[in-house]
This record gives sequence, structure tokens and C-alpha cells, in this order.
Amino acid sequence: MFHRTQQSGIIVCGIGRLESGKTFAFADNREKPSFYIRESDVDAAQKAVRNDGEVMQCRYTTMDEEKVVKICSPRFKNLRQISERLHQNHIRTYEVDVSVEKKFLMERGILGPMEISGIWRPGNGIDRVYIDPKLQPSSWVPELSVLTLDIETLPDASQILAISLVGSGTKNVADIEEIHIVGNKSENDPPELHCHCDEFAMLLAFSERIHRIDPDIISGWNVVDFDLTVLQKRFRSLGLTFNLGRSNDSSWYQEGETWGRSRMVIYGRQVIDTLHLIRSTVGRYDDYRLETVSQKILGRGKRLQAGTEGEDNMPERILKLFRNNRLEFCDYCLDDARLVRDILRKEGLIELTLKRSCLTGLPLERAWASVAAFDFLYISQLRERNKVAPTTRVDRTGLGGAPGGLVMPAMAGLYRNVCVFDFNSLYPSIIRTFNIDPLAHVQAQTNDNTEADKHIEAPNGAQFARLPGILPQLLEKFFVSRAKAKEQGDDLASYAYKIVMNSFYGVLATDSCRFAEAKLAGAITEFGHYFLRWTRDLLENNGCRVLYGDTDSVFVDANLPSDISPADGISRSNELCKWINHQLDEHIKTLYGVNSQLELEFEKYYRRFLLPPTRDGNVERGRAKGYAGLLVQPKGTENIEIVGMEAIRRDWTDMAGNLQRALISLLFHDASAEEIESEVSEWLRGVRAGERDEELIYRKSLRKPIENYTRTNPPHVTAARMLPNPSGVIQYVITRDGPQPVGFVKSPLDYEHYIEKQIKPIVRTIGQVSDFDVETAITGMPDLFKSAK
DNA sequence: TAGCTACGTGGCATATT
DNA sequence: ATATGCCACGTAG
Repeated sequence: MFHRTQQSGIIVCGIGRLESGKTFAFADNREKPSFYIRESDVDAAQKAVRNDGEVMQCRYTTMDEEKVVKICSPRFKNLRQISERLHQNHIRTYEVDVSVEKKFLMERGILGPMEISGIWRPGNGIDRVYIDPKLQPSSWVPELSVLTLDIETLPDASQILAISLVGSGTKNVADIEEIHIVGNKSENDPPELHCHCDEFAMLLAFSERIHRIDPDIISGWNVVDFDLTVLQKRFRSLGLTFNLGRSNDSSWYQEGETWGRSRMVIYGRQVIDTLHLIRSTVGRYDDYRLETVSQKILGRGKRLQAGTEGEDNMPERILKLFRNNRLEFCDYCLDDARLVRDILRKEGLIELTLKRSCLTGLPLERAWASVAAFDFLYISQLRERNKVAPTTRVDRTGLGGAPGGLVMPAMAGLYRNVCVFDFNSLYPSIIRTFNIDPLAHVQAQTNDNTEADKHIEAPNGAQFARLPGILPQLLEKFFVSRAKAKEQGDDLASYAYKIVMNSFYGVLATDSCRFAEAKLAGAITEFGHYFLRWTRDLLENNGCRVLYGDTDSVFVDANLPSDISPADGISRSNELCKWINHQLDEHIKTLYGVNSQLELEFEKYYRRFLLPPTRDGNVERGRAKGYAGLLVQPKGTENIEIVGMEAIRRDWTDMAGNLQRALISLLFHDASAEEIESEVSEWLRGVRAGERDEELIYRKSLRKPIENYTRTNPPHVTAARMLPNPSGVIQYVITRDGPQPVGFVKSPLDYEHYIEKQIKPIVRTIGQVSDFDVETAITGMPDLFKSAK
């Protein structure tokens, strides 16, 4: 969706695909840009409104039930000027920052798919063009076509050598695999290779291909900030119009204030950068090069590997390949686009994004934006209640802070038969149970109602009316839909619902959300504190020990016989969990007079469990947010799970991680002191002998521009300064001449550094919960002998 | 075209012995 | 030399 400005006013436009596969566009001339002010401010506002806008009566009120009036103007510019003048005069406005496209969809209740009816005519490059059609929401699930593209350029990106296109999704696009290059035809060229006499001809052909293929989505790896940006520059330099879209408008680049917020506007299509999509969904990787991510997800990487000279040498290598081995070059270029397609497929990312987009009302490109999603859903519901939303950041003081999750003290040690209980979607269920909602939030403390009408009071003192709020209702709808999705085995949809629900709390605690309030966020988290403590107390009053707990979970030593079978341990844990839930329901009913939506779940069972002590010397105190366990699977198999410890941190070396895993495994499988000691000395020997050089790489991000590291000079920054263009994840090693980045290592590795800083700390931690001798393990001789020396 | 807080660790910079 | 505070990072939930 987008809008056009004209003399007479604005036109709201949309472009999409019909169920038949044909494309359509619509234009609506009936919308007028508008916002709201309080009726009580109308007189004071006259001066600001002048003749630039029209004041209209309407039936809406603010969230505090104050009547509002609508201010309209056919021109955005006038409306913006009015609102600026109003703000200068400290007159509150409502929904100045809600785009006309959003209002258009909200008013019609459209989140994604829609039903269109009305008269149409064939358009230019579009099958049907509707004027002022009737639009209604629909539950149709469209199948979208995706084209991933990848370009290869000269090392300085001053010229494009090749463009590869790979399709997926709808039938007509799914078969596409082609590569366009600048060069002469030759006899043994494969059919997918298209040669062009020069860059100009190639770009022209590329543009024609895009229009012919007509994909709904364009993707690639960093496709917005690299491929499409370079394409745009080259189109411009060669005097070509850069229009890859379905309308007559040129495509354009919108720079983002922070990295990853930029976008390429191609009218009638959506540009989804797979790099950003991966970052905001699937999770964490050592770095975000296509090579690294595709290795992890697909088990295969790029055809052309960076040499020992490091990543920075890639452009030259690509150029060499282009000149010397065209077939291999084409294969390489095409395969990059294939990797992106396969990553999207394997993770179901397009379907997931589409699902989320349809849940939140946001365009595919923005489907992962949390504040925008909340805004769309919440304002839609406000309108159903004849209410308008405040303008973001107008007339509001800073949000102030609210506490987060409760972390219970951890009892360091090595345990047997530990069960973990956690609350399913704790924050969403708290919101539902206690009606936590911006609209239900009672600002003034007027709790002198009758007993039954008494507000619900959160542990932080915030009060909530009992009439169902918007947020709890939205959540309930999602809970029900999620249960249905689960029933139908639709994991993807279930996951989409879950993350949308979980994002609501975060949104209520951020300044950038118009509905956020510290009191609301605090009500949620402090209810969480209360129920976590309540659960702990209940367990401890009934003969259990709570070893640790974080936000929504408790790790319980239920005093089971140490030789109990996992099956029996699990069934005892299940009973315990059922019993707690029963107590919980009663407790909440009695105390708050509401039905509990909270649900404690028996999540997992560890046959062995390690809570490592902190490094501060106190062997009793366990670390928060770090532990390991021997997890019993439903089938009865076991595997080691490590959370938060060094082994899963990328700023520790692989060597340290592997050592930690090895030691924990020995520990969990009852290895003797001698076995552990000899394992450690084998690692020491291996490192000193240079057998583990590949595992000695540190990885650490530069989280700001390198010139901003002025207060301190950490190792990864020292290493990064030796790189030509330092940014992102820095890979480095410690040499006898200090930190040096991978690819630029000039000095021998400092093995004693690794022993001191990577091996010893790991071994010592394990030593504190085990009876082997750390000194013997590390020095090869017992402590007594050493001190007698 | 901005989800959150809590926590541990390492290492540098600087003040204090 | 040693203690201490602060910065930076990655992580749990």
C-alpha cells in the first residue's frame, strides 16, 4: 500500500495479486488525511488551525473519555503544519502519526488478505485496476512468489559483472534459475547463462526479466543495502530508469537511521532482506555472513571460500574467476542466490513472515516490527470502541524504568534428578488473568467501590478495572487461535502466535510505544515475581529444594531417591506439577476473584544437573543464567544441555567450549578424578603441540564504530584496528605480540595465554563441584608437591 | 518506519599501596 | 603491585 498526493487531495493505492494469479491495483480517492484534538481545545486551537484545515464533529473520545473532533485537510503538508503549531502551543493531538494507509486498513478491519469488488479496467502492466472499490477482510492464504537475486561487481562495486535470479513459490516462478553476465556467448554455455554485450544491455534485460517474472517478493542476502543499492546507482549512471515495480513509479532507496532499518521501495512488490529476516527470527549465529549462516542451516556453504588471506580478499578472487573461468564463476554467483532461496525454504521464513503479517496488519517488509504491530492491533480495537490513540511522544514525559524478571539465588553444586517447572507464556497469561491494559489501567486511586467491583491491584500498586481490556481480549483471541493451530499440527502458525503474544510486554516498556507505561510493565513483571516466589515457597514447604529460578522457571530437587528411574522421576514430577497448578488456581481465585490463566508446566527432567559457582570465590553461590544438565528425552535417551555457560558463548574459543563439554560429560558419567585429570593434561598437551590452533579463535562484535572506542582498548578492538575496514564480528587470536585478526596473523600463537585464560578458568569451575585436583590436572603434579618445591 | 531487564565475566584504566 | 570501578559483550528469559 502507498499513497499519492494530487492537487485535489490524496489517493490511497494498493497493488497485489488475485486468487486467480492475476495482478490488481486499486486507487481510492475518498480518503482524507486527518487527525484529532480534544473538543475542549478547539477554541485554543483556532489560531493553529487557521484556514489550513477543517474541524469536524465526530463520535470518538480519547482513552480518558474526553470528546474529540477531527481535523481534516486534503493536503498532508497543511495537516503537518497545523499539528506542529498545536504542539508548540502544548495542545494535545491524536493519531497525527498514524499513516493514512494504516487508517484505511484499520477502518475496514483488514489485516492482510482482502476481498475486492467493484468496476475495473485493464492497467499498464497490471491485469486489473479498480477505482474506489469495496474492500473487505478475507481469510484467504495467498501463495507468494519469491525471487532471490545476487549480483557480482568489480571490487569497488563501480560496475556490475553479473546478476543471478532464482525463483521459488508459485509455479511459474519456482523454476527460474538464470544468470546474466557481461561477456560474449560461447559454445559450451549452459542454458541458464545469458550473455550481454555490456553492462547497459544487461541492466536493461534484467529490468525486463523482473517485469516478466513479476515476483511478489524480492529477496537476497543484504539485498537492500548492497545489491539493490548498487543496481540503482548503476541504472542512474547509465541513464536508465530504475523501476522494478508494478506501477509507473521509480523504485527508491530509503535510508534508515540505524543499520538494518533502510529499505528499497519497489511499488507493488515487497523487498525482504533475508539477512535481516534471519537476524530478527531464527536466532544467533557466530556472524551473519551468508557462508556462516548457510553452513549452519543447510550444511553447505558458498562455492568460493575465503582463503587464508581472509574475507577481504574475496572481491579480487571473484574478479579473477570472472576473467579466467566463466562457468565456475556463473555457478558461484547462481549458487549464492540458491543458498538464500534454500535458507528461506528450510526455515519456512516467507510463510512465517506472511503469517505474522496477517496477524498484525503490517506489510511483509515490516512484519517483524513489534511496536508497529502493537499499534495496528491496539488502535484497530480502540476504534471499535469509538476511541482514538494519542500521538506518539507528544506531551509525554520519559517512561521511567520498571523491574524485569526475578532471578533467584542459585545454589552451586552437582545434583541428581532435578525437574524444571516453568510458566507457559507467563507474561501474556498474567496480562489476561489480571486485565492488564492501557485502557483498563485506573490512573486515580479510587478503590472505594463495592467489594465485587474493586479494582485488581498489582504488587506494584497499579490498579486495573475488571471490564475486559483490549490487550487481554487480543491475547485471548491469539491463545484460542494458537491452540487451534497446535491441534492441526500447524507449528509455524503456533510459533507465530506465540511470538506476537510475547512481544506485547516488551512494547509496553519502551518509550517508542504510545501506549507504554512503566506502571503497566511493572504490574506484569511484579506479578511474575509474586508467582515465582509463591511457587518456590509452596515447593519448599512441601519438602522440595528450589535450586534456582529465573523469571518464569524453578529448578527443583524434589528429594527423589537418588537411584529412582527417570520414568518414575518424571511421573512424580508430573504429579507434583498438577498439584501446584491446582493450588495456584485456588489461590488466585481467592485472592483476586478472577480465573487463573496461568499454567505451570513440567518442562524437563535432568538426571544430572550442574549449577557452577561464580568466580568470586564463594563456592556456595551459583551463577545466575548458566547451568548444564543431562536431559532425559521422552524416548528415554539422554543428552547434555548447556545454558549460558562458556561453551555456548561465542566470545570464548571453540577450544574452551569443547573442553567444557568434555569435562561436563565426564562429570555426568561419573568419571574418576584420574580420568578427568588426564583429560585436562591431554588438552594442555594438544594446545601446546599446535593441534588445536583452529579452535583458538575469539569472536567478538564491534558494537559501535571503531573510532568511538576511546575509553578503553579491548583486545578485539586492537585486532580490529589492523583490518582495512573493521566492522561486525571480529575474529582474532592472541599471539606473542598480542591480539591479531584472522587473516593477518603475523606472530606465533601464545599458547600460555590460552592455557591461562581459556583452560584454567574452565577447569577450576568444574573442579569446585568435583573431587579431582585442579593443580594436578593443570601442572601435572599435585598441589602439595608444588608448594614444597 | 525504536520490544524489555538481569546478570557474569574479562580486561582496561586509574587510584591507592 | 594490587584493588576497584567501569566498559563492553553476550547471554537468559
